[in-house]
This record gives sequence, structure tokens and C-alpha cells, in this order.
Amino acid sequence: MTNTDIDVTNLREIGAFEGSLAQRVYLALQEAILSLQFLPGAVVRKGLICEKLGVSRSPVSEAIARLSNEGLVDVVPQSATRVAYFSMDDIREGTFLRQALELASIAKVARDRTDEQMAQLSRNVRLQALLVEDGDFAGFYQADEEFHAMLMHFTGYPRLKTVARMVSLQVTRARMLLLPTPGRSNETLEEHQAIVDAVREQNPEAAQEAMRHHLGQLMPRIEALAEKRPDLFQSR
Amino acid sequence: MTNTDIDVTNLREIGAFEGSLAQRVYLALQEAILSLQFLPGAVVRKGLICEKLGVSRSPVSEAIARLSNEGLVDVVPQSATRVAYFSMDDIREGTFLRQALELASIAKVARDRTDEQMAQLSRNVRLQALLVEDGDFAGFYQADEEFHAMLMHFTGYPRLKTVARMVSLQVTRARMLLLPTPGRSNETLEEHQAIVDAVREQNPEAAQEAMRHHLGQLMPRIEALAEKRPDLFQSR
DNA sequence: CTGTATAAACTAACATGTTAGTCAACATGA
DNA sequence: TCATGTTGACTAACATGTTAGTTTATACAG
Repeated sequence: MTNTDIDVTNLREIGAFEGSLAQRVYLALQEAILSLQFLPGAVVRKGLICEKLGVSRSPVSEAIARLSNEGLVDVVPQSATRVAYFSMDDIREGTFLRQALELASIAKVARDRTDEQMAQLSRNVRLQALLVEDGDFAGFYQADEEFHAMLMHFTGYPRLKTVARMVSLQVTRARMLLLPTPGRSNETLEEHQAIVDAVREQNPEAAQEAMRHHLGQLMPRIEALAEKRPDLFQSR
Repeated sequence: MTNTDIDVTNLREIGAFEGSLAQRVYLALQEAILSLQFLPGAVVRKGLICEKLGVSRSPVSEAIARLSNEGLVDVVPQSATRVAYFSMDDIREGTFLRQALELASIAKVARDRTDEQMAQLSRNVRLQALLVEDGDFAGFYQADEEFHAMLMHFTGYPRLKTVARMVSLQVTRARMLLLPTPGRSNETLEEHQAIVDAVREQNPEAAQEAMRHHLGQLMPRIEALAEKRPDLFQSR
């Protein structure tokens, strides 16, 4: 069991975020955890965070409470808080929940989409094609995120995006470890195109099937990862 | 706009709950809000709650932060906290999210169920039949809850139940206003039986269809409610 | 009587002091 | 060497003090 502390120099200053102090601290910590600048097992010390960010323990405590609720940290009462280890069980569950929400969303969007929404989707996918052509992986990753966010936005349910993000935080963190595989972005693009095609034709079943296939590509890659980096996975 | 305070005498003592003080306060407040003992629009005063429950502002603040996150209270920064009004938008969204999770769950359970799980489901539904026969509405309500909780438990995903509960809290609160309609529990029972039959036959599509039909019965009844009790719905 | 400025009261948010539970280091005995 | 008991440092949880933003009541001008 490693007992290393987190390295607070990896925290972005809270001036970079908006909202209450607690909210900013939360965002700063979440970013550090998801980007793996805080490694699993590292001890989260309130004192260091307070010092680095220049705030008192109150907002830090509230931030940690939220992270605990999301499963990104493990709090041992009266003792310590650590960055949560990866857990294949959590990741599998997160994938399942995420898929449940994505499938319901895509079916609704395929049914109810407007022409304007269709145009936006089409535009996004054409942008993706450009980015793949240019080999701009970072840009493609962002456009990919936007693609899924856009679909959820089109359902008209504002909390959906938030809930989907929350349930799959562990998956998001695991994705950070996936190196860009040659040819994968091309496949991803084709999968996105298939989804958009089904939405264009207003065919909910086809859209669901295309989305199911798309999302199904992720888990095997994460499972391969667990073999290579067992140090990041829970040893309980 | 009513400016009534909450009536803290409706709060159960925290001795009735388990966990940290913050957790107990959270549960006590949630119970009062969901059971409509705290009415929409009522001002939540920390001072009164602290006095009634015999705790300081810290655990109360943490509890309110969680309730705010779940949408059960509206916090106006630096000003006041109120019990959230009902919102048809929130309820529709909650129903959508709940259905997404229930449909994914029932499909998985129909595929993967064990004989032991099948026996438990069958037992629960036969219990429901007895309770309907006896006209025990409270008992039937509880068995109904257990039925859905059981299905989610059988997926093997431990957080699922928690997430499903969280996304549909507004729906749960609205259900409290639905008077037991004559004959409805009989219908509900038949719908549950149809679901269990499909699970027995390990037919995911049929199970989903039965579940979809079952869940589809709720929204129309809530919509009728919004007409009768406009005072509880948001007037923004 | 009405619109507006102002101040006082109230509250969430934040800071800081205190308590009590946990855990690891160390000592003691087998 | 190893099991076990004790102690002390450390931390989350809780209590309380302080700050700053919002709302509302009130005074005053038009």
C-alpha cells in the first residue's frame, strides 16, 4: 500500500473556475483526479489544499464530501481521505448506467429531432472528419465529447448530461489512460456517422443499435488496460 | 408567494437514523420533504432545525447541500433556502431517467437471472396478490417498492438502486399525492406479473415492453394531479 | 399615494476552534 | 521472531465565531 500524499502543485488555482469557493475547490480537485495528476491511493490532505488554494477548511470539506459521493475519493471517518483506486466493478457499472441513459436519449432524439438539430449534428460530425484527417487527436476528443453532449441536450432534459457525467466519472478517468490507438478515431468517426444517419432517418431502433455498438467498443479496451496497470486498480 | 416556515415539529428525531450526524439530519429532512410534511415554498431555517435536532449548523449545512444537489430544496445564496416546488419538467425528466434505468435493468435481469432470483421474484409477486386481496394498501406500496428494488439488486450493480432513487426523487414526492385509486392496485399487480413472466421466459424484449407499459401508467396520473393542486407547482 | 433611496435584519458562506475516532509506531511479553 | 497491548500523533467530524450578500421594512422625495 502506497502512502504517498497528493502533489498539490498540480492543482489549478481556484481563480480559474467560477462559482462559490466550495464549487471552485471541487472543480479543481476533480480535474486533478480525473486527469490522474492525483494518483489512486494518494492521501488527500485538507491542510495542504487549504494552504495551496488559500481557503479555509469549510469549502474544502464540502468539495471532498461531493467527491466522496461520486466515488472519486474514499473517506475513512476520523482518519484519512484517499484518491479512489480504479475498480473494474465500478467501471462496468458506470458503463452500464451510461449506456442506459445514452440509449434512451438517442431513441428520443431520433423520434423528436428538428431539422435544425439535425443540421447541428451533421456539422459536428463533418468537423470530426476534418480533425481526423488532420490527425488532431485532442480536437477530436473534444468534438467527440461535444457530440454526446449535444445528443443529450437535444432530449430537452437539462439534468441528463449532469447525471450521465456523474455516473460515468470512473469511466472518464479510465479513458485518460487509453493511448490514441492508430485507426481508432477513424472507426469512432464511422460509428458516429452511423448514429447520425439513423437519427436523420428518424429510426430509433437503428439509432439505438448504432449507439450500442459504439459504446460497446470501450470496455474491452479498458479491460486490456487493467492488465497493464494493476497498480492503479484496487487491491482490496 | 407563501412565506411560511417549515414546521420542525414534523421532523423525526435523529436518533431514529444511522450514520454521521450530517447523514441523519439529511435523512430526517428528506423524509419530511418527500412525505410533504414540509410543503413546497416553505422556508428552511437552519436555526430551527439545529434547535429541534440538537446539533450545530455544520451537519445541517451539509445535509442541505445534499438536498440542494438533489433538487429537493432551492438555495438562494446569502439569503434563504426553500423547499422546492413541484415542477412538471423535473417530474417528466425524472420519469424519463428512471425509465431508462429500469429498462436497461430488466433486460439484463431477464437475460442473466438465476433460478433462485426467479423464486424470489415469484414470491414477492404472490405476496403482492395476498396484500391486494386483503386491501392492505400500505403493505402493497411497500411490496411494490421492494419489487423494483429487487430487480435492480439482481443486476449486480450496487449503485444502480441509489442512482435510480436519486433521479426520481421528485416523482417519488409526487406519488405521495396520488390517492389509492380503486382497482389500480389490481392493475399494478397484473403489470408486475407480466414483467415476472417475461423474466421467467428470459425474454428481454418482452420484459422491457411489460416494464415500459407499467411505468407508462404513472405520468398521466401525475399530470391530472397538477390540475388539482396548482398551489404545489412552481409559479415562476 | 407611489417610486426610490437607505439602513437594518437576516442568512448562507466562510473561517476557525474543539472533540473524538482511527491508525501506526513502539513497547512488552511469549 | 511474532502476537498483543498501549500510547500518541493525526484527521474527519462537529461546534462556533465572522463576513458579506440579499431581502425587506421604512423613511423620504416627488
